[in-house]
Amino acid sequence: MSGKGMQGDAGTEMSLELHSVARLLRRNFDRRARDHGLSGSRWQVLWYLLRQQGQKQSELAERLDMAPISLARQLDNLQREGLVERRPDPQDRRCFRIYLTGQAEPALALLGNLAEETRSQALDGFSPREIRQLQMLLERLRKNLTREEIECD
Amino acid sequence: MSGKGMQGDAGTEMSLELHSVARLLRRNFDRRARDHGLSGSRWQVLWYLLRQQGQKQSELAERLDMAPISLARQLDNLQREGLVERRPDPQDRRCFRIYLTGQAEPALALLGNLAEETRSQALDGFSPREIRQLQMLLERLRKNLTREEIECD
DNA sequence: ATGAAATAATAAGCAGGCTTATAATAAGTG
DNA sequence: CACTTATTATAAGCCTGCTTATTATTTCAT
Repeated sequence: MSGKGMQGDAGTEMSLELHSVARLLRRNFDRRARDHGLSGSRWQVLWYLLRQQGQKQSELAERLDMAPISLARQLDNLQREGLVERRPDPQDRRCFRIYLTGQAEPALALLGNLAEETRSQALDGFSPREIRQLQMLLERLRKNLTREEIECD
Repeated sequence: MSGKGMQGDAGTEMSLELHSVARLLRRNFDRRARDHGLSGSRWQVLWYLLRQQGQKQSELAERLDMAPISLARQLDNLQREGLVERRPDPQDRRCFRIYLTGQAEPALALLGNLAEETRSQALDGFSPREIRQLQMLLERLRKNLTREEIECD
């Protein structure tokens, strides 16, 4: 085996590279954030909430490409620290609507700055056009993979 | 905050997207491999070993962008399953050299096929040129992040 | 209305990554 | 040679994600 072909190999390289870069990004950011007592996963949740509050947990989980249970545990922590709150939905007693609290603001500001540092490090030498290019390629990847998840195989 | 600027936001989007895609890729592959009793992290280790055997654990860990201890645990499992072996280095009694065993071959062949499936799904509609483009962008990201890790801040 | 199927959130338990700390060995220095 | 420092692998313990059940509620069909 392993002599499968050139295109396959290019794809494999790309997958591994992507994985590796994702881990490096996370690690870089985590290192910065740890000194302030906040981790990368919290950051991601807060960031998405900032853009749209009042979502159900299941909606938010889907946006984050995350299993609902994984999000639930994150929210437990964030809630315990007073950064978010679960408000019961008057229409549907099964679900909660998630909101940021006032306490979250300074944390968000701080995290925004830290993320900026990581980003500028990672994207050093990239033109805005290249960033957009990368983003578009990634979006297409994501669509392909998401489609697969829904329609099954 | 959050009104920081357009470039920063583009970078943030890109980071989140990258993270999300990496997770989707892993999940997709894991689902395929689980039925055969092998997981994605094992696959990655075996793949790198295939390209160069006889490395020290620390060398291999660095190639994988992985903490040495994390690799050690993976190797424990792989060794227990008879897919790799640790041979003591005659020059340096502290370290082991890692080799694939004959038993690993069918597993590698199988995993190669599964990975091919995930790849073709993910890269559906991508031209070879676009794949190369993506790979190059990712490589530059990785270099930026790795440089940072070594030279520190 | 009432029972069956779907949906929201959660619990339990596992996998894989990381940090920090330790033991053994090498390597460098007086 | 003796001592300090660096390196290799590992152990302990945490964080976060996932799969697979469970419980409460809603929705749908009868």
